[in-house]
Amino acid sequence: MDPAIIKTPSARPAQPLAEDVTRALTLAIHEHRIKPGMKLGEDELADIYGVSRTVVRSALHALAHLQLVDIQRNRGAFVAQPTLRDAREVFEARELLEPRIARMAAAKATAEDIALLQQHIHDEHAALAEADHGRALHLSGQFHIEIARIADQQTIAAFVESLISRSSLIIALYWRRESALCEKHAHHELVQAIADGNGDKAADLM
Amino acid sequence: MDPAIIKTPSARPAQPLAEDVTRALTLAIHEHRIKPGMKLGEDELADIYGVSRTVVRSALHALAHLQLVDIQRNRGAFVAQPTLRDAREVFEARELLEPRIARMAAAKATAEDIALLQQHIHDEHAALAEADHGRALHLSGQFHIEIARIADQQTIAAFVESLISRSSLIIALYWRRESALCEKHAHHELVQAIADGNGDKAADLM
DNA sequence: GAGCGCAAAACTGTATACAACTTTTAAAAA
DNA sequence: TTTTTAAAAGTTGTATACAGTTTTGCGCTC
Repeated sequence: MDPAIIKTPSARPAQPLAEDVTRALTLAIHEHRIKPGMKLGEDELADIYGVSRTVVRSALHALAHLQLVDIQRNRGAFVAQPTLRDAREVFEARELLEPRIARMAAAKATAEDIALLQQHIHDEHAALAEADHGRALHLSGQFHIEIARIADQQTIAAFVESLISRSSLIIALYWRRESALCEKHAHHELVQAIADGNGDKAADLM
Repeated sequence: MDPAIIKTPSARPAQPLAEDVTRALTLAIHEHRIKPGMKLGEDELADIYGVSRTVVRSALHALAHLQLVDIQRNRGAFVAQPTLRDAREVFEARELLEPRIARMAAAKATAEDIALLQQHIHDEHAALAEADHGRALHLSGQFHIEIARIADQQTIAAFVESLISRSSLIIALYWRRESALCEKHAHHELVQAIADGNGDKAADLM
């Protein structure tokens, strides 16, 4: 595997902690730089990130808990391949949770929150303009996670984050058209509804 | 710490795998044998279970993902102490998810499923009769998890399982009365509604 | 007696070493 | 040529060793 594909440029020069490896791998999966089903060998990753297998194992187990990778005993870790049934379940769960979250976000959003969301949309457009679909997809997911954070419901927000992560894999596996993302204006309208404190509309748009 | 408190009698004599330690610790927490805030030292647990710190660390990280323990960098692992706010969020989320799950379970339950649920209730009563409140609480939780499994929605079921786990900690921390469990007849009525395929009533009872 | 400071003990985070299992490869038999 | 089998190469699971941080305990000062 080409190291550059999954090696996120690190801000800190030294001390790549275990959590950093987890983040780098998560990002690589979200942006579809490593694809579902791909083998994630421990030695290989250890070499790439310049750490020992210990921290790689820790990172892989963390991703397994998020169901981003599938660990098979004595066989290793593979990027997860959600089944069609998994896909249905994930989007069903999102339909259940996200409108509720959007309504709460509309009730609590501050001016800074709105600005942050608009920044997210802007970044997403920029990524799309550069044809960086992986990054655009990641940002689109982050947009939804940010809304959950604004809603200030950590428990449900954690669930939503997990669902968004898996959605990224599902899109990689099953989506055909390029425009797999939420339509741009949908995000815009949603931010507007949240800014207006219009919970009903926000929930509806979700 | 007294080893007997957290050492679940293992069926297999040898080979205590990493997952076994995770299960034993989870059970000990669910049954309130180890209390919120208690320090879980790696060396101590390694000695008790007769394994190396490696597998203990793996187990503790797994529990951290379920939010059953809180790992603080360079300080160690402690049984989680959910805040009052966490408690509210957990029960709010359960109110959102469990009725939905109950309705699905009512639509899909087979005769064996019903029998299994009734067995659970029976075991729970037996534990209560022996004044084994810890075990009764654990079984009560398992009852809810079993319903999620019957509903055949793995994704939401996993969320429910996580919420039930945390509920156990919340009850340990904030409950005063002894009868922290669902009323017995409530579980009975719920099983009856599921057996009848009465989704509305099942959702309502939840 | 209370509070501060420093050194030692204890514990966690990471790396390395070894054991067990899986896969590959190649040779032998059908 | 195909199938079977066995050995070896490679990978994961677990244990041990070492480094860095936190906590503890004791002596000193005020």
